[in-house]
Amino acid sequence: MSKQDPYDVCQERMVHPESLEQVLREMPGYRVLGDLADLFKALSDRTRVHILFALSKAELCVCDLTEILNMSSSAVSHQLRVLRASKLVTFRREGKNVFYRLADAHVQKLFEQAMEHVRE
Amino acid sequence: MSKQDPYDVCQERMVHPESLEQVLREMPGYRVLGDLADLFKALSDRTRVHILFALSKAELCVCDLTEILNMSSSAVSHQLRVLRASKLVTFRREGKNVFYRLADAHVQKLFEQAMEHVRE
DNA sequence: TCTTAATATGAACAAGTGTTCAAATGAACG
DNA sequence: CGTTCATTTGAACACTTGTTCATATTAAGA
Repeated sequence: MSKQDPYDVCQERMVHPESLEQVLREMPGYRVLGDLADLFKALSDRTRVHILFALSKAELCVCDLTEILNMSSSAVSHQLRVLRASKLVTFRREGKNVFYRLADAHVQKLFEQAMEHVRE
Repeated sequence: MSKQDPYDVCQERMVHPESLEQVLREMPGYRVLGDLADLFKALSDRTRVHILFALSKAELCVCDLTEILNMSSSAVSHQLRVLRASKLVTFRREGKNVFYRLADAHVQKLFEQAMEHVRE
């Protein structure tokens, strides 16, 4: 009988048809899933994680970050660009310096959850 | 005088020396930062976000996922491998089927925080 | 044991990413 | 203005990543 069913690509799916419907009904759209992946992608590099951790402690200029990270200002700037694009950081100019800080508190909570997962 | 200072690569750093020290003192180690980045990297793909969202609603076998995602079982399996490696999902075998589910509740909370950031 | 279904794995390739180097802004100051 | 310093940007390159295709596994039935 499962042979006649239009959903018979996989036998096992027949075991939870109601589950599948619920999953599909409550699934965010393609766009939202992509936005989420892009957010995580911005967080998926050690250098950027390092930068965000530093900024979670204090507002810092690029040259402060170059010393903390021990990297070229060019490399740091490229990564800050990524973080800016994901709205994870904001900045203000003060003379020749540009000071960066976390955009909002969500980022910090995100890190706390991630930390809890890493510890185990 | 800042010219004689050993920390004079950047003038501005002198403005918050105490901040810098605090940042460096409270910074997690290289290993932890890498682990965090790796965790986010596992979440940084739309297909994997899609899978995790589905699994957050119900325990599902690979063939269920192939239909939800409309992808080949090979592609799905490759991504599940990544999620397994990051301990984001666990699985149990039942006959010919392998059922996957979220490894713990942290993942769900992580997504909630991420969702809040995406909405703005 | 032979077949079939579900899942996993390996190789290969295109597409994407992070760093470096060189060059370009932008702002202060003589 | 011209110089200097902090930061940004663009091009180039090595390296990584996600998919596809073909080939294993693994389990259930005949």
